[in-house]
Amino acid sequence: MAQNSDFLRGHTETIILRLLTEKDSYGYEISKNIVDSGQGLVDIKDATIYTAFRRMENDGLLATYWGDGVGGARRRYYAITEKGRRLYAEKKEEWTKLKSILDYLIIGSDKNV
Amino acid sequence: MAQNSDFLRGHTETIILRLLTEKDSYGYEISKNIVDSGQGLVDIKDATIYTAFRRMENDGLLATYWGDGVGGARRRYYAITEKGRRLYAEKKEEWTKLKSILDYLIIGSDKNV
DNA sequence: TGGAATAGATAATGATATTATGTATATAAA
DNA sequence: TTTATATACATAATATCATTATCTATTCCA
Repeated sequence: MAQNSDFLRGHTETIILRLLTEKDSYGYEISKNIVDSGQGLVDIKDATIYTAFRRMENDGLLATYWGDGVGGARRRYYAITEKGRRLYAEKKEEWTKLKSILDYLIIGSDKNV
Repeated sequence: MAQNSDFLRGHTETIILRLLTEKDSYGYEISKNIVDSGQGLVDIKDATIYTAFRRMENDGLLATYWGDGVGGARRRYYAITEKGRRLYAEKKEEWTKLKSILDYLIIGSDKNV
């Protein structure tokens, strides 16, 4: 198992949503994007992205359309929906709150972060 | 299902370890402790604590002994081991790193945290 | 022609948090 | 004395979601 798989739980969708707020994208690109930003600590697998996509599409967070396959196989593009944007805003809020609580619970009283 | 169960994934053990670095404790107390600090956002269930205890004891992170049951049933106390302390130190480090990466991935370029 | 990079898909597996339920003790209220 | 409540531990069953392992397909380049 990858090192920090559990830490990503519940954040995967939020991260995908955020990337899609900037522009429509497709699985492979998003996967690379995350790994590149992850500095070796965060490493979401392709398969995880695709299963997340399907889940999120079923939930109405994403809309999809086929694009062209420039330099490779066909691309399935994903766009964030209004519902997706609202959820992203909520999750973003939640993260900032949760972060301070976890800071307290994990680091403790000596807040020399 | 509870709201933020996924956010806690991978942090539960770290939180328990941290509380045990301060003093030996038992399931019920730890459970209450976490919920009280959780501000309604973090809510680790009793059963989660107990299953984590057993896992961590098997991993040699905790040692256990029976205490007295003052005002209730008997208490099983847990103490953190050296191995547990080392793991806690690692996890604490990991959290601070992960936090900044997730900040970038979730909040994005507009770092108005 | 064959390998590498790109791109998508899914079944099976695994880890862990939750739900549901059960046991047991002590104290205070009725 | 019965009952409710708080304390305390335990575990089987379930759910969720990330990973592993595979598979298919296309394009470019050597």
